[in-house]
Amino acid sequence: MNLSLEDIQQKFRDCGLKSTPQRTAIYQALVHSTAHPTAEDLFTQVSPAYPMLSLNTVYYTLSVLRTAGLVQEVNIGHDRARFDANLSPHHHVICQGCQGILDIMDPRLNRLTSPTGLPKDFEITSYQVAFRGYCGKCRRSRSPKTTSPSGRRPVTQ
Amino acid sequence: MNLSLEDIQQKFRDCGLKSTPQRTAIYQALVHSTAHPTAEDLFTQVSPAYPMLSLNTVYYTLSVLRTAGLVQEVNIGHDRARFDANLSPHHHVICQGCQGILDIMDPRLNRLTSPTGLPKDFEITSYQVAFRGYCGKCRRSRSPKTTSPSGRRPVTQ
DNA sequence: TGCTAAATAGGAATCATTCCTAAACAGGAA
DNA sequence: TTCCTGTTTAGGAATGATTCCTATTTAGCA
Repeated sequence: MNLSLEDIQQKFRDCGLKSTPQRTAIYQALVHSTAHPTAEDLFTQVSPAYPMLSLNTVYYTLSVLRTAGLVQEVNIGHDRARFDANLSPHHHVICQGCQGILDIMDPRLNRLTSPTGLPKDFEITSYQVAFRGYCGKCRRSRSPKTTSPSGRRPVTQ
Repeated sequence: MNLSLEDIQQKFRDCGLKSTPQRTAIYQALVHSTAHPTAEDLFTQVSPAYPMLSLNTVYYTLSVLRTAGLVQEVNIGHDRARFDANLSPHHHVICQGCQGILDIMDPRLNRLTSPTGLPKDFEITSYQVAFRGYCGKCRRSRSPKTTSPSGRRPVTQ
């Protein structure tokens, strides 16, 4: 995704958010990334241009943007939060070796029907599929013995 | 699921794990729960019977059981880890109000095919669907205005 | 019954995240 | 344009889940 500075400032205005240099830089870094960065990743990326930037500000900014609906938190593990400015319905593939995350836009995955066994009064508002496995790089760096252990359940069975 | 003490001790032996009273109690509590408890939940539940039990031991035990493949970590958010002794393929429904988790065993969800747009050398080993929404109780306790906002994307569209 | 490696308990350390607060600032009002 | 006010920022401290470290205890085998 490619957003100009003006686009970003317009988005902020639309959401009733003040547009500050730090906020703009943080959001821009997130929009231009496909790596689902952590707060600290964004801090590291934006810091050089804003040496006084505080990690606090990154956390605060992300919480504001999330509340405004401009970013979403991607909860891959319970360790640290990762963020995504891609708001179109999509799913994720997670490499269990390097913890990398890829977006999956397969439209078939957006047509799942309500599951059976759901309490009648439960209202589902969204869902996401998380695929796990190993990327090519991590597969190659693992011992050959473990590249295809019998214990793994293939995705198409 | 209902496992006798002997069943549990057999499972431990099969995995080459020593069977101690604490370990047995922790695993038993997890097996008998459908609430996907946190380490602290388990600690609270088992503590009365073992007043000397350390929260450390719960963490250590859970990591051992996870390595042995007897329990899995359910990563709902990045806040704290929740655990599940249900190892059959299943998916989850998460209430965004009370953070409750329900198991979904719908077999149709186990037949998803590999998504498009996946790098050719990525090997998927498993996947899980996480449905999010609000349980009946939380829906009723929310203001009527917000029970069905237009912004929500229905699961069957 | 003894031995030994694994398990336990307790305290301290770590680390992501949040809380608190004073100073700086964006954006509307005058 | 200038001023005002509520928001934003930065820095430090606090929180809380989890891990690390270590001495003691214990399960399971010889």
